[in-house]
Amino acid sequence: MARRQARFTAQDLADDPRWQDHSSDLWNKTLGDVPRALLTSAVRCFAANGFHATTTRDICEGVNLTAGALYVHFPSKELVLFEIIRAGHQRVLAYIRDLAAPASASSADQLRTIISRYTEWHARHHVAARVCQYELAGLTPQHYDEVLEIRHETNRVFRRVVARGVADGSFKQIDVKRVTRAMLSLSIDLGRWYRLEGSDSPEQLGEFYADLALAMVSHDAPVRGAVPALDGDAAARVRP
Amino acid sequence: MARRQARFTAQDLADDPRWQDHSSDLWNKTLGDVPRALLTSAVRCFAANGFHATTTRDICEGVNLTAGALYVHFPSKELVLFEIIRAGHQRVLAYIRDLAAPASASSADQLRTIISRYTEWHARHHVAARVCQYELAGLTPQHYDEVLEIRHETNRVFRRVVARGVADGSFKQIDVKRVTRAMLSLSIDLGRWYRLEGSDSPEQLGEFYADLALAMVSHDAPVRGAVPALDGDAAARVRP
DNA sequence: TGGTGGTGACTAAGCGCATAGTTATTCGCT
DNA sequence: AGCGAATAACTATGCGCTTAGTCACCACCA
Repeated sequence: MARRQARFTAQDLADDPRWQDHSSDLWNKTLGDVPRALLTSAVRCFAANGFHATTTRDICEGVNLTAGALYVHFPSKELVLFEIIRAGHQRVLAYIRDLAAPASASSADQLRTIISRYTEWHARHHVAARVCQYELAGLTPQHYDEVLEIRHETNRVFRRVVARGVADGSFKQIDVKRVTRAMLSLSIDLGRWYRLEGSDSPEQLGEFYADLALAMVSHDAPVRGAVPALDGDAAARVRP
Repeated sequence: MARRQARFTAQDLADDPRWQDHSSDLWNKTLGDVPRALLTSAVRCFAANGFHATTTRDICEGVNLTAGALYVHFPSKELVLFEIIRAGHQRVLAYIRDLAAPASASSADQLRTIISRYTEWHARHHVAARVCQYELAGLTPQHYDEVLEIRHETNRVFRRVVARGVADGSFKQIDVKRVTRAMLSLSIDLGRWYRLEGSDSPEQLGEFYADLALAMVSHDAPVRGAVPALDGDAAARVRP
């Protein structure tokens, strides 16, 4: 009837290489061992079955606790989700912000670095990344807004790097907004299909996507009338 | 308690431009008007709130029917989901298969055509596409496998087009598997963010992504040791 | 040393509500 | 009249969260 047919139990997931990643080092260090273990179990359940198909029992089962134990450490299931998504978003932002800092590097090197590292991060933490990208609908409106703010800031960082290269002539006269969106799209989509056990290591994929990013900013947009170099909209958003 | 806090009701969604698309012309023509209207309502609910956060009442409310009416036309909620996902996958496959057929066209033109149309399709049907890509976990294992088969066939079509260009010298000696995956990644990810009301029309986006695809197969992979032209794995999968 | 009280983590049991699906009945069309 | 479509009322079950109580551990003091 109302059974949520979660196809994978926490026990299954713990051993499944498909859902292995490095998300356990994302959690706030001030948290105790048990809450962090709960987050690690939860992120796997949410990634595999979705937020709504995951029960509080599933999460606790993953760390050999019973249902009520979750509420010793978290006030609600939604807050477990929020903690995961907030942590994920803040970590990536801090990570790439540090990388984008050295203005001394060439625009191409800067783009290569930021794209490869952003990609690596999403590959290495693909289970958490999946939850961060595809389970936003489980958040309350307030929490959702909070996360959205971080996402916008992340976008701004990338757009600034691309716009710099266009401005100083390192890149072609591409559409900054569109091209940046495509680059991010590639990395974000990793959460949908990437597995650590596969044939691509996070580093290899990072290099590969950085190459693609460079190709995107180096090719001449075929003259087909369309694709203005920097339309008003995009220009308005660069360096806000 | 067990409230699934579906944030948007069917009534909200019907008017929201955010969830407007052309998915209503996907359904099997042999179905009656009511079942097709139910699918259209369901696809919006699933896309906005997720399969598990959507109640059968939500779906029916969207076409001004009461709860039980759904079971006059479909045996279960899961089958509604399956019908949507199956229809979506079959339509795209049939669509691009027709396009990839004319072997007379140049490899570049063939790639341009197939990528731009695939992208357009995902933009035009982004609500259904979102369900097709992100709600697979709601399917029973049997239905899931059935869908997976169609997905594999779709991938094969694209890989064949890219491999042909590499073989006849139109494209650089790129890694067919990886590059193809990246191209599909871009289009698939549309379901996550695209809106018909936005500033990019499906056609514009199709052209733009086709340009990017061409850039991907035209750039020289920087000699950094890595990225073999056609590794054993990829070679084995092209033309199976 | 051993008794006492306090504390935080955990469990077992279950409450109340919501949900997918069922059924007996009615509606409306030809 | 007769038949398919729709409804209202219902069942069975699962869910998030609560509650009462247990247990291990520690501080304090005689």
